[in-house]
Amino acid sequence: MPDMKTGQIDSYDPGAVEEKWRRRWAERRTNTVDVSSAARPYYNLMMFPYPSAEGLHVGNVFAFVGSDIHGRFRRLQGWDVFEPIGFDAFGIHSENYALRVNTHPARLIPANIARFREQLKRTGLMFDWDHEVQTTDPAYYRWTQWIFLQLFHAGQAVKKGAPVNWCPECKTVLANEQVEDGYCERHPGVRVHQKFLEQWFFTITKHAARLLDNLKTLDWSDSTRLMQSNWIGRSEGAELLFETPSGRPLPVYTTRPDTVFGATYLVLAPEHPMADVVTATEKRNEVGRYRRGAMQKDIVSRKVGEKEKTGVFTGTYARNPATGESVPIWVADYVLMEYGTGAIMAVPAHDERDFEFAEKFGLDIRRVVKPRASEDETGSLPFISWDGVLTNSAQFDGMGCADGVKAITNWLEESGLGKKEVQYRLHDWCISRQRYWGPPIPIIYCDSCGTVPVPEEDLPVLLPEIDDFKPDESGLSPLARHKEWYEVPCPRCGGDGRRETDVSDTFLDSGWYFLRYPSTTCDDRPFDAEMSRRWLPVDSYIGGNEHAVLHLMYSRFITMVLHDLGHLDFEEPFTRFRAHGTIVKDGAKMSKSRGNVIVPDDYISRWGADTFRMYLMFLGPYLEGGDFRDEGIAGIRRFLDKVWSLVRLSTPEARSDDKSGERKLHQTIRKVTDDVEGLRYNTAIAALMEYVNVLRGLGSRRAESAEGISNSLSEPLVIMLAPFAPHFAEECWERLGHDGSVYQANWPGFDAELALEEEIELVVQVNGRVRGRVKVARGLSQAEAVGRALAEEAVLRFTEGKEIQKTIYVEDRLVNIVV
RNA sequence: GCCCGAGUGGUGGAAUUGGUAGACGCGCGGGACUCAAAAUCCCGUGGGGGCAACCCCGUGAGAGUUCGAGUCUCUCCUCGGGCACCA
Repeated sequence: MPDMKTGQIDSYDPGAVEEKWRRRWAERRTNTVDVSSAARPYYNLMMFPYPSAEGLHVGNVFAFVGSDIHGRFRRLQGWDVFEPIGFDAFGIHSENYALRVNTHPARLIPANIARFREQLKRTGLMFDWDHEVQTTDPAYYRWTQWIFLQLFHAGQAVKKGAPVNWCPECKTVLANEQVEDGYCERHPGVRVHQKFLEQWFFTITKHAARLLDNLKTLDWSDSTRLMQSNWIGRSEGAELLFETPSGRPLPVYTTRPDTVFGATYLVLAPEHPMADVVTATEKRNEVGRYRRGAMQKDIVSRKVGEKEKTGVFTGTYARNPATGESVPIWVADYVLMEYGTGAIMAVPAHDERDFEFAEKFGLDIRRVVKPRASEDETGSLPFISWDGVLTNSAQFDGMGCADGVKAITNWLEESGLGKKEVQYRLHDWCISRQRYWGPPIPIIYCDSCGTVPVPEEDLPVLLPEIDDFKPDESGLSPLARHKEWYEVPCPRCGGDGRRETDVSDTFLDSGWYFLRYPSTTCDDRPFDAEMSRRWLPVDSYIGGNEHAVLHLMYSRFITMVLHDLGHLDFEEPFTRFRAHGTIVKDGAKMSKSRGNVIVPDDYISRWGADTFRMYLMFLGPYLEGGDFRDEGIAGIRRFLDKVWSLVRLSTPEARSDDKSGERKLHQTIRKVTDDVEGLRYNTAIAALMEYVNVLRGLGSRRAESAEGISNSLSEPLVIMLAPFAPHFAEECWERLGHDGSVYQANWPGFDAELALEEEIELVVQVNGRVRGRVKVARGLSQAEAVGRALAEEAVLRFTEGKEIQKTIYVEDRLVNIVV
């Protein structure tokens, strides 16, 4: 249709529309919320990105857009939505890249961030750039260091010597989480070694029970909660005491105290401090050699590779607390020092690992559980089951396993040889990194005062700009090569002091950024009490499940500690969390090494951000993701073109005596509202398409009679489209005669009455097979419905001459006649 | 090995949670418009049979429960994710 004034064909031009609205949003500050006065605050958080040199790929865009749609939806529902963004630019990723291209990270990061910012803005995300956070900014990491100090003062940041994972390629300590099957996650094929170093740990294990229990109260994706729960790894059992010749009893942890009568030997981890003590003199050399060997092994050979059991007899015996018998004490590396007490009672008849070990070394195997059904005690060993009956267990014979656990634990407890015990797999969080690109840990060592925290008023401890930031074999941070930096007076006595030269883990940076966003203008405290009360905890948090364990666990932990210390009045940071799906390409995750990374820029240039946003959302369920193909993108563009022409056809005066448009409108509002609420964006878009198809049917009829589409039908459409295609919706809104932003409008409400169909199609089945359909009024009685059904010729063919056994009626849906 | 999740047309995916399988889109076939093409619009599109009205088959495989199963139960296969010598 030619434009009245210019005579031009006025078709939808995404480039022009998007540029116009980006400019308007900036001028009118449309995306900014007044954080100190918002009446209905809603904190819509998206995991902030690490600004890689490659820029955003379509998987990132998919994730961001889904979160943005949620924020825009809430805003249209009348919330004051705060949607901040920032950059997580400290850490090993950035540093490794800097090393590779041989440029200082401080010079690389700004360019990367600039590129990300540009990409994010072009995508039409509703971010409030006034509250941007960068973890590498001293004004930010000052408070990261402050958090370390709070934990230190509370006794929750402790330094201890510990076996740590050492990657010979990264030349630094890795968190357990950065180790995959014994290999470095960043260097596939490089085996991680154990190294003993003094490291700073946060005592997250003290909070294991609470971190687990609170999970029940959180509205989180089930998959994420399950992974957290598995990671914490609670198990119930008992700690039992075995007396040793050294005079000291040896505690072991077991989940099967019911099998203690079958414990025929004992095993200590090679690192176990009692190993030396219990070893017989003549075995000293042999045991010492074995222990040293085991401790030096890399993780692959010890934990993953050769499952062949090895071990050595200490030459001494312990006393089984149940039988009173002497059982040999062994040292073997299949027992891990980190879990339980680092020592186990071995029950070879009922544990696979113990069985294998006993077979190899000729140790006693004694059955103490038999299958419930059979009387005889045959059947292959090891027999691993909770559904058995105790045997060879003195007065406990005949008891079921679960009862046995309680009875035997109580019995041993009476003689002081056992007690109920709960264990967690969670390990303390090692935050030390022997690296350069992170916030220095704010500690000074002094010969006379010991470990002295940097006074809060001296924060931040600035990371010095050094050129030789490459890590070396020393096991020390590059900062340890810079005397001029680490030599400082002791804050306590003024004598010679030496700074801690390790920096902290990136997960500490990202463990509290959401607390900072509302308070970015405060420079004298990490977060303002009033702002935190108004905005936190986070109402909606969306991110990838790759952070299901680490980032989310650490953020919860830090929040919990800050709460306990009185800095926050809530202990869980994220009320609702949803893990978005992943966009894959040809069935594989996008990654540079696979060479299947798709970047959004060309798509956005060619089709516009709105079309691309909608296309990504239409590709598959947001919470599940999908395979990226670009075949269907034109379909979305066609859809927007149709909306564009409907808007042109719209007029305030149009007659609306045809109920079908209104009915479809209210059905659509209901469906779209539900779907957007549940983050089912693909089906929400499909519903909008259906609605548009109906309106077009009306439109073509009315165009002939020179009538238009009523604004009352097209305005709700534009509003519902606004979260998905924001620039486009703004433009349409303006063309519908509105001055302000579409975001000043309200999300349409639906009227159940108006959505009801007058006539419904009743499905008629005979013996469960569809044989016909009848149009009927709503709310028929069963008798009426059956009557109508039996009047159908198609139905009669199958019922004639047969006796009707019964009929089933689902109101307004179907009738089933059973013959 | 253990714990989750998923297998539906040529294709991406729908299906009110036990009630019309294949919504919506892509692709494909046919038609309209055009000198022609593109764009756009209309019709069709799970497989098989029949001139047709219709009929049979069909949601990874096999069994079961039910008037009725993509949906619930059991066994198995394949793929994806998490954990893994955790006692």
